[in-house]
Amino acid sequence: MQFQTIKTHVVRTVTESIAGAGAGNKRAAEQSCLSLLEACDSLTKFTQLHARILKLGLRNNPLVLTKFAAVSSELDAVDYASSFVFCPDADSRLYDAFLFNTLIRGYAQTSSSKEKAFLVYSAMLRYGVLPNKFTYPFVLKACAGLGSLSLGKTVHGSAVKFGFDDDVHVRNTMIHMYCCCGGGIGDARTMFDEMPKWDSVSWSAMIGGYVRLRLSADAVEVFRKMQIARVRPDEITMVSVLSACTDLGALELGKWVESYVEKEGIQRSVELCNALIDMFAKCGDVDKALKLFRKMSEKTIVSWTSVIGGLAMHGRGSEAVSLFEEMIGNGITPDNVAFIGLLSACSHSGLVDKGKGYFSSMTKEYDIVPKIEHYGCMVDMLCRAGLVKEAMEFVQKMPIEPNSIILRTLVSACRAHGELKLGESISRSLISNEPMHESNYVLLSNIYAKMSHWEKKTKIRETMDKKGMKKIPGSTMIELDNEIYEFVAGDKSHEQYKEIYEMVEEMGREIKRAGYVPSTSEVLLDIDEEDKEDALNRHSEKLAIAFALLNTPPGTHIRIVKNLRVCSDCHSATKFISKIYRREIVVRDRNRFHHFKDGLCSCKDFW
DNA sequence: GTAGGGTTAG
Repeated sequence: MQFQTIKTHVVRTVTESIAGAGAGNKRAAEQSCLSLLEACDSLTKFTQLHARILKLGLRNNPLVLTKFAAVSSELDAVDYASSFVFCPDADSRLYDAFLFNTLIRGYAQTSSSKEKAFLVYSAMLRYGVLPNKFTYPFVLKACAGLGSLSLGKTVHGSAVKFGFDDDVHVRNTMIHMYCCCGGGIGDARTMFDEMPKWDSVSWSAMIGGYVRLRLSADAVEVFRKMQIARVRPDEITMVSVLSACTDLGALELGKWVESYVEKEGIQRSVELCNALIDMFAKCGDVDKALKLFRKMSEKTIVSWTSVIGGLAMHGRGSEAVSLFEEMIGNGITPDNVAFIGLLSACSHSGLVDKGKGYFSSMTKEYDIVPKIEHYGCMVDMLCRAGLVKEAMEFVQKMPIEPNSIILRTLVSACRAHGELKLGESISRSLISNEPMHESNYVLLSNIYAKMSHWEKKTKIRETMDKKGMKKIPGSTMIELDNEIYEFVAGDKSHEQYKEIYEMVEEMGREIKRAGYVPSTSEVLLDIDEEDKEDALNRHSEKLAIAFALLNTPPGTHIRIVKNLRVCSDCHSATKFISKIYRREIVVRDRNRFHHFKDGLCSCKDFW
């Protein structure tokens, strides 16, 4: 029946019932009201009608309310429904598990009111309504979203009490919940290990959990166990495995995943293709990512954003910009993430004017309020271009407080462009705000090095020691014959270490002859110049490159992944190495890619 | 009548 027809029918029936007809008529009226409410397609329509129905003295029906909330899944609708469901004159005899589940699901799906899912869950228990097997996945999802381990444990206990912890859906959601709560990964693993049997969802939940915490090597290990257990992975499992490859920079493993998907006939969902694009781009083969992107028949904003961000990381800013324009031409409205990719493309390629234009179009044309990350991109862009003063002014005019990432960007730029006094003062305030953040000290120390204030520099080292601060160890990974090797500075754990150090020595001699000068002022330790050079030579990047030179045939490209930003000394040394040893060297650092070839780097020394 | 795991930035 059409909405209007029902409406006419209801008004007539209701009028008759009000005119004093019997109880049968009233029930018929109520029935019609339900149909009418169910036919509503907006919250406004729904609330207006509902108010009218209540005014006519008809019974409030919580079920209809919750059904509407479930269909619309808007927070307002869920709030509206629960306010009437729990109003004092509501007929609580109509409450059942389905009704509560619907409300809990409604709240669990919202981004801002997940805690209300618990209020409804507690109300459910208070009214003496028993939860059923559908209740826990909803409640646990809300726990996962809130990330509260203690809450999660309480709900876990409750599920055990009512005997639903044996249900495979409940257990899998429980693993997912523990993975999402800070400090819960151990509980997740214990539960996972103790499960009597696993399906692909259990494995995916565990793998995804490790990936979320960036414990990617663990994720890969669990995936290998999954294969030994002979559980067939599906496209969702493979998305997580690909994320792990992306994080590790493991191109070979990523390629293997692609062929595995092909061989096993796993469905290439849009999400899987997006994950493949991201993996290829971030593992160094952005052309392959582009090719895959072009072949996709259905693209989402994530596909576009992944490939735009990928090009940005490789310093191919103008291509990223044209893809952004193409995306708009295809009728896709950019979101705030797409703008981050675009702005970082402009930043990494020195497209300052373009970047400024896009930044203002965000608000003017697309009605997106810039977030701190967008401001961060702008500051980064100005700093890379050497416009330190303009960057300072920009920060002062920003409507939000700059975060420490932005301030650190400013300090680096101050150091690079000789604004040492300014850099020192920003750096000092950073240290007083975040006294345990190592990089704040490193920045200040580098500024003092540039000012030749050696005593002050030494003092910083002492302060750090006194505070017992741990340095985040820089590490470099390299993939060789399906194995991933990791190096830290001064690493001697590798069986080839003697040859590696000899190779590093040799590399040093060769590149010095070609004009390389070690930048010893980067070294934080208070040691003499010769030892500083030695310290630079032990950097993990250089060890990994030496390892690659030793173990790969001449001419092979070398791909390495560094967990932090590449240091300026290694950057300069790698340029020389690429020329002398005739190798293309692709370095992925924390922020972007550097393609070294013939003594030059694709970042054009913007970094 | 209601259920579980996934992709983009910084």
